[in-house]
Amino acid sequence: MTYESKPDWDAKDWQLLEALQRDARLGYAELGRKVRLSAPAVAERVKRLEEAGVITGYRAVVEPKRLGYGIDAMVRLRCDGGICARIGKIVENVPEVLDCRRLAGEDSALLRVVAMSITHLETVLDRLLKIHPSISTTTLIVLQTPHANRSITRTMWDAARTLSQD
Amino acid sequence: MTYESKPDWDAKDWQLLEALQRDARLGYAELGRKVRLSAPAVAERVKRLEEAGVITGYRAVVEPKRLGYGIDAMVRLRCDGGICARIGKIVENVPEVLDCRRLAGEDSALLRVVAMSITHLETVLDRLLKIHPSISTTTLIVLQTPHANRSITRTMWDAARTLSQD
DNA sequence: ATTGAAATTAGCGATTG
DNA sequence: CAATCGCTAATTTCAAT
Repeated sequence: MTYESKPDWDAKDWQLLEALQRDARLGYAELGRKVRLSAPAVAERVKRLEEAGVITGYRAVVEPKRLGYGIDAMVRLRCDGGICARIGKIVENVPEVLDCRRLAGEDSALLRVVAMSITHLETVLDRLLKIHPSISTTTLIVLQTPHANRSITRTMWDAARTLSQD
Repeated sequence: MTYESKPDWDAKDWQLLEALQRDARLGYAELGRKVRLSAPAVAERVKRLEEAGVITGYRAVVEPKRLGYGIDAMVRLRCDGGICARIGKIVENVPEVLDCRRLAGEDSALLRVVAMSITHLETVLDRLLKIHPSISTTTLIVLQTPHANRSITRTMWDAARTLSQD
């Protein structure tokens, strides 16, 4: 959580960022073509984005349904403070939990869970409930996902900037 | 939504899938080294995973906080059926909505929203509410994200398979 | 297995503060 | 003058046929 010295990204940095959010496997040469920069210059900029923690990694996007995970659910979870604080570590042992966020408010955490069937989902929920007696859950079945992990863009950033008036 | 003919992925396919979920920028040669396969063989397997819809893309993972988006929130949204059905298209015009899932149950949808400040979050919520009078929201502030987009792994798949007994 | 392209390193030149 | 940035060139590695 330390401050970086370079909070300003120019138009080409944003172009690279957007291109890599769209397709993380683009090579430096091709990126350079899009952005009108040589491959080494692109590599340099991308490295700076990585080192500044703006880009934290590159991931293949996998469709769970195609692997047999027909169920996608969001699980609202309530529990006592002591357990809450450890929920991140605890759910590491439950691989069907793909996301885990701790929340302010009534719900302590919100999980995204995938399962191969309702029966499977049931066993995952049982496993979560058995972690501690203070835990209770509310399960919301995802019917469809119109948007997942949309890109952060420069135009979006600009609009927010002008909103904040500075 | 059509069925593919090849529901069986072997150990090497899984290794490739896991490697690419960890680092989508690995080249075929390096993947081949990890998996003990030639580069062309790797390329073919990856292409098959893509064509089967198991891998749907490759994305750079961006940390919104590093771009000034200090607020991360989950927004539960309720609305009438007619609007609900269109919610995916509607929130396309609200770039701060990074995820949008339609749900079964009381809440019609669950959004993930990023914002640069509480004021900014307020304007985003106002924008959502102005879409239609029937819309109401509940906003949950994310305090931390212990896990985001965890990988789907072969050991996880195996365990689920044995659970389902077939 | 071969051929063309891409990544990487190093060194140089231009621009800026 | 120092620092930053991007380019070319040359070697090695990779991708694709």
